[in-house]
Amino acid sequence: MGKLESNKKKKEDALYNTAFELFTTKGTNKTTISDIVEKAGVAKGTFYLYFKDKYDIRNKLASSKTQDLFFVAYLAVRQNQITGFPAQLHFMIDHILNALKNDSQLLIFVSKNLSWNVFQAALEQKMPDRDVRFYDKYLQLIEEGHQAYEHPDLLLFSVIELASSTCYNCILYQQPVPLEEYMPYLHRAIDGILSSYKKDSSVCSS
Amino acid sequence: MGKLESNKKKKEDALYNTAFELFTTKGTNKTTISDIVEKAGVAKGTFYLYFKDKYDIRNKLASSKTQDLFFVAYLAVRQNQITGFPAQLHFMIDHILNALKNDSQLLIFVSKNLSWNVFQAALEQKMPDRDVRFYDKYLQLIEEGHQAYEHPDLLLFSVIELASSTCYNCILYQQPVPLEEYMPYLHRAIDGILSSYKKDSSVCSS
Amino acid sequence: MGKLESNKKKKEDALYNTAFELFTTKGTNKTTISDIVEKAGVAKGTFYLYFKDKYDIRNKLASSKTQDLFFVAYLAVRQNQITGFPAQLHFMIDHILNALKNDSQLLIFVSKNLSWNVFQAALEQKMPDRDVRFYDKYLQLIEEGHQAYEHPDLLLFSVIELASSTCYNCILYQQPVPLEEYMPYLHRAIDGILSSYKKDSSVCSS
Amino acid sequence: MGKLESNKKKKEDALYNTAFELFTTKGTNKTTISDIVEKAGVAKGTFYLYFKDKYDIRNKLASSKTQDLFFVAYLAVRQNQITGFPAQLHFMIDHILNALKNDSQLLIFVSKNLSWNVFQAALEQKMPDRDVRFYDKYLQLIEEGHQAYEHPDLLLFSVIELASSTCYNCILYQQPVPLEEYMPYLHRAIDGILSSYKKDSSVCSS
DNA sequence: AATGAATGAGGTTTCATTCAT
DNA sequence: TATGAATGAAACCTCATTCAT
Repeated sequence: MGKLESNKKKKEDALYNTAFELFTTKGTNKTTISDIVEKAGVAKGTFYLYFKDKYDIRNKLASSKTQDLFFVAYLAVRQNQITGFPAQLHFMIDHILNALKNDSQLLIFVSKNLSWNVFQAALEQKMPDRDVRFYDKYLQLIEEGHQAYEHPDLLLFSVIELASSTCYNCILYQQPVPLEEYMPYLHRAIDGILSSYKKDSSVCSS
Repeated sequence: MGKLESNKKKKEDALYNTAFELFTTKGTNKTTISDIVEKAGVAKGTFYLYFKDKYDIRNKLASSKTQDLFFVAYLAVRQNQITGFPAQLHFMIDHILNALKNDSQLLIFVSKNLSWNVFQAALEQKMPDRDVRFYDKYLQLIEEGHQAYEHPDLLLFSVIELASSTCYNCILYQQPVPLEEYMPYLHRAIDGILSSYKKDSSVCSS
Repeated sequence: MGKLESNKKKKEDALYNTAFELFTTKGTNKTTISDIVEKAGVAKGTFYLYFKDKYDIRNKLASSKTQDLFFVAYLAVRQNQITGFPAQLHFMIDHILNALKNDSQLLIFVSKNLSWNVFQAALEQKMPDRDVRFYDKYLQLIEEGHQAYEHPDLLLFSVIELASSTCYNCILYQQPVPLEEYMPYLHRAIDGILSSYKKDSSVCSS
Repeated sequence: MGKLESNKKKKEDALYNTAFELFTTKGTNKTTISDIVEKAGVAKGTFYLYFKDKYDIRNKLASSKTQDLFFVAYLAVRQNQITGFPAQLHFMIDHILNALKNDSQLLIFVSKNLSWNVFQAALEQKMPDRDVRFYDKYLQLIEEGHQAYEHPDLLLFSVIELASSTCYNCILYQQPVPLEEYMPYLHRAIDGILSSYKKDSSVCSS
């Protein structure tokens, strides 16, 4: 990578990092583009070389932060050699929720900005610097198991959405209960969803 | 009520109604005070006679819309002569979700703006025009039953939050499943929460 | 007129006058809205209470300045008791060209901005503060004469356009000849146009 | 011409062509240098190797387009073996107006940008690729005739300016009349101008 | 209580120009 | 020559808020 190119990357990264910090600190509404560029140490025009407007960088950040959460969870599954798709899914959920529990700014940012569109983009785009799509890895996990599922995309979304929306209050406000107390109920619900997405394999019951 | 006083009320109501319509239509962010007063047909200065700023009317609206939902649900319980607190609670949840299902603008508005603070205010303030507090009615329902509960406030919040957050996607995106399919799971979860808030009455287990 | 209303009018007028001065001095392109409001001594926002953007005030000015030229010429016809439509038209042309000759800034401004659309608007709108339409007065002049003309609107436009476009260089650059030398040729051309618009009145001559 | 040199020429030409297209399509004001270089497929910096700014290329284009019009008209005079200076001049005018009639974008561009300065430059500079000056050819035509004229430069300008300014509306708006109807009047006016520039050769009247 | 013209800080966005590569 | 990322001044425009009426 040439000097010029790496310098370019550095500017873009500075914008990403600064924007994320300000969005989580002051909120997206109260963060101005002037704030971002000033703190990032680049000129105002530079912002517009990389992003259309504030919401563009916001969406890209939400998407990338979501990707990160998922990919790191996936790597943990592999590193801990968890086997069997349901167990792997439960493990990833725990992993993600744990990460969010320890970073409530991230939780707020991701929750408030995770619309269905952004979420889909996050799963189906190639991860920057990694050349892998989380979604491919996820399908691979299912294939490695013995059980087939319908609509693996919807299955995944349902589980994640259920988990994140119910845990938002548990983590931030300890309401209705602290996260720890809620977890067992969550995992039971996840099992329920998993069953409902199972493909009728030959013989047996649902 | 004098003519002048009713005229005053009319202005305030016009502001409330118009603001709600614009907030749900264009979003709170993109709605300006100019938009509101213009559409409401009052002068700009008038807005500031009733509200501090945009977020003031937003919060008051969220609170009042939430109150309405709850109070109407409560009235329905009485009209249908439902007996027994758990049954009454389930009935109210169904009633509220049904209302939200048929008014997704309201769902979005209430969900995006229902912070814990606003929620509390909604329950503990006197309802305009009615001179009743929903929360008193709610406590009364519990007392009429035979079972005592700890933290009736948290119990209520937990149930509502669980319901609204999980149903947000069901209603708006039919994800992970349409509302109808999700309802049985929801009601089972509510039963679980109810149990966990039961006060140790004499005999039984925790 | 109330104090408030007259004050309002004063601001708008200040904007008009300042804008005209800057447009004619620096050119429309190089005049910014900041320039205008600063020189006019009003706040930036005030500009947008009265005008959409720079081109809005430019068009309104071009239109109003054109109206003025025409109306003053018309008044001169009446004051000098000129009779007969052709003579009246020639007189007005002379009057207008004379005015432009002595105010080349106005000549430049009007010429560069007098598009067909703006021109039409100028003639058919009521004059501010006067409650008269120049165009009505013009039609009245024709009716008072004995000769009918087809398309009096086009007739008027043709004459004016011919005069202003050919005289632009005469006045500004003395090219191809100074205005004085050109005037006889111009009046001859105007007579030609007049003939070509005459309505065939029963019998007679061309 | 070397490959490198021809490549250089290609860039400059691309800039010229693109700029002309954009100027006539969107107007000079709304065309940015970014627009030009992007559409021309060259880098931004490259623009500044050839032109000082937007108005530089605008003027050069106006000049060169004017040159083209005149030179092509001159060639047509030669090809059609028109003899006698007045006839040659009328022929060239017709030729130019005809060209403009069929390319109203060009008409607008040339009219709006043909200031006296640019015009002079157009006539007195060597034509690119041709190594001839139109103005020399024009003087040659006069010399070949029997009649001498004062200020042949002003004569030429006067005729052209008269023609282009009066015909602008005829062509673009068919106002006051379509070009065809106006042409006879124009040619009579040109004859008048010609007379007024004649040098007193011995005997006759002015 | 009601008005709405005026404000002007503060945001967004553009774009001509430079300069290291 | 050619590039195009970076710049930042300078334009545009919005809108919450005030205040004289």
